[in-house]
Amino acid sequence: MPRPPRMTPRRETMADDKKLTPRAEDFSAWYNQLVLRSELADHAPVKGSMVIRPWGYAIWENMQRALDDMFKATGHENAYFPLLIPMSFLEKEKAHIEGFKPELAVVTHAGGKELEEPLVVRPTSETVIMSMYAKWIQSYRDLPLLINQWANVVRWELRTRLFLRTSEFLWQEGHTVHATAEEAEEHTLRMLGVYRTFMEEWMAMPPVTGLKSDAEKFAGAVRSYSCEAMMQDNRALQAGTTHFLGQNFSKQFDLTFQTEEGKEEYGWNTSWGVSTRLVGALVMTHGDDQGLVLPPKLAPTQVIIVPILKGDDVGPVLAKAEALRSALEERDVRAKVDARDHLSPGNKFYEWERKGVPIRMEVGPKDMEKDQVVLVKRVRGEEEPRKEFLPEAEALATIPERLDAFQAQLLAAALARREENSHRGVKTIGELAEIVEGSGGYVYTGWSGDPAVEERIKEETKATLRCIPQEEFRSAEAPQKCIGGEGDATMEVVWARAY
RNA sequence: CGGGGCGUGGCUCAGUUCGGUAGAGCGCUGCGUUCGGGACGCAGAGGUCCCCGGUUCAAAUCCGGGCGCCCCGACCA
Repeated sequence: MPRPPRMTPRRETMADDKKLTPRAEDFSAWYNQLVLRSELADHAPVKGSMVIRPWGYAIWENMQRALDDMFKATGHENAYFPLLIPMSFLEKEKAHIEGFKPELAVVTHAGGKELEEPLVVRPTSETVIMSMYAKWIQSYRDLPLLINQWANVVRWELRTRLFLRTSEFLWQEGHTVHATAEEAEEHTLRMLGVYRTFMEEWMAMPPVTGLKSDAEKFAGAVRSYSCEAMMQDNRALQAGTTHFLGQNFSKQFDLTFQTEEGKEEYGWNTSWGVSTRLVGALVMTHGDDQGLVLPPKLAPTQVIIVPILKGDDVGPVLAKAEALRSALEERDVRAKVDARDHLSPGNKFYEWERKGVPIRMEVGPKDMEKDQVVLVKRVRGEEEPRKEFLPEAEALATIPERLDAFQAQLLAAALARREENSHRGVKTIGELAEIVEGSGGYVYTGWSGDPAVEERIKEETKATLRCIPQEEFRSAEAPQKCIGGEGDATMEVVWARAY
């Protein structure tokens, strides 16, 4: 038996063991170090795959819970479809297989023998799900069919980054069938709205939503829509997509139903997904040079209580810390006491700041004498005091609203940043290139719809057409001319360099 | 797959030019003093120097071959 190849773990350069590389110096190094040092994730033995560590997974679980509730509230049920899909299934939809072929992992051997037909490790599940739906749906009375699944998928990537692009990732994929095109398209937009709401209200990350160009749409879709979030380096991150699939898959899998009028028709499909990439988006939206910054609604721990243990009798302080924790728990605040006795308070402060906990509460002997506690917010404005000394009762009573305020503060900051880095009314490719190569950000221009212009801009500036924004994001004054220089603009579009 | 760089305690790296007892900082373990922003002292653990072969009295260091990883480019939730 051959020895397995030795796999050297990858490492990141850290000049100072204690500090992260500042964002301004090297954003990408900052990101990598933060993810590792905050214990969100680690590199796994197989290139491009990752381990999501407890702290990162707890964030994902909070995301899952919120999203799952929203899916249920819009009428969906969860189910589970298998990991392995016959190769022939993917090949049925021509654009689909063309799009995914380069990144498929294929199982060719099993049970000690070569398989008659190779099995694909799902890169997405449209095909296998449609094949099953075809069995289950007979009549318009069976529609709409609204199912979601939480699963892992594999897409063999050449260049990988923790959370942002790994060969295997966790996601949810919703797959629905509707009786009419209108209803399916409406549903596609409804789910786009659900994603947007989740990103704004839970992640404090305000995306620009819109329609994908044909060049950028999902392989097999008629139309794709996306949420484009702006990261702190002013690059765009596609954070969620929803697809109107038309009857493309239904036709290949013979998914038909009898209409009210008694005619046979192909079902109209949608699919939509968000992945653990959202954790990376969260990092790059709110993180600072100290580490992660978590919106309270997604923070596994919202308040970390650090007891100041000095002298011989630490019992009363620990008891007080525990009492505070349980008082917070009664107010539905996720609080935790860091009672470790081998670390100094300073060490704990840095650690929890690195992990992004929104509020720290300190309590020591001096506070107990005065019946007070110390509160420290993870991010504060220049005007705000570093530490707040508050009567215990007041601190406890106001923490829920402080968490809400912190959540709102993050959203406002992210929104302000997005707007500051949105450039409207840009008229030439030269101007676009200058912005993209300089500060970056979103560039709004007119477009004729000519794919040659899109291709040219991608070649020359590395910026891609992120989306044709939904109405509320469009400029007050609609652009008249196409950025390509020839022809009138038929729409306004957003360009940016993207992840 | 092209172009660059790198493989040495858990982590970051020095040592390689010019061969001669494997090192530092951080982390880890034990004891003590500490603890309100990364504490200190003492004692300790931890290494087939990526692998295989060659040269040599002697190889982390020189030579040959392999493997792996990182960064930049071509595909992408």
